[in-house]
Amino acid sequence: MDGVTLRITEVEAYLGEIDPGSHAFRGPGKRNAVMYGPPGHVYTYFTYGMHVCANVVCSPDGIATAVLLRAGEIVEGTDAARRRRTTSRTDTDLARGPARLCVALGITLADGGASLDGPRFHLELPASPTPHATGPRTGVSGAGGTDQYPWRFWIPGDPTVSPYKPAVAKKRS
DNA sequence: GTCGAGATTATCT
DNA sequence: GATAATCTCGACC
Repeated sequence: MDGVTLRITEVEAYLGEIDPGSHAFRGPGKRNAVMYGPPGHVYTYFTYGMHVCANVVCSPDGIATAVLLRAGEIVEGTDAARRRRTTSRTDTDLARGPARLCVALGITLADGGASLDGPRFHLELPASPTPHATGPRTGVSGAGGTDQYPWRFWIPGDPTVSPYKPAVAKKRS
């Protein structure tokens, strides 16, 4: 991915079939097939007609759980990231938000199913546990999705963590 | 600085 | 045909 290195600062958990906010809640489909696959792979999906989001599959084959990468900080390769994210003025804006994160890293639907241990992606875990906070999920419009489960994890005080409101009133024209 | 509404398409019912 | 795990832009304070 053009040598871009990202430090993940915010994630969100999705527990597949028991999670009303998950794409896998209603069962396997073409879109979420990767989530049912082996762990350590990238699950990408297209949403709102214009945005791509990335998850990391973390359950064994046959179980659909994943972690949505919500925000991160570009620590290397800001050049390439900024080129892709022309609307961002600051470095902290480059990966502040799920869709932005994907654009900054150059992740597209074509990357769905890719391994995190392959040539395209490489996941590195910190040597020691990272201090983090937990809270309700944001932006999920599924039934009771926002305040039912504290499945959002982020690094307190980090400038790249999503500042968005807990729930947006969904409307359509 | 905060607040509100529109954009746009893959996937599912 | 309806929905969606969001972002950006414009208006206002």
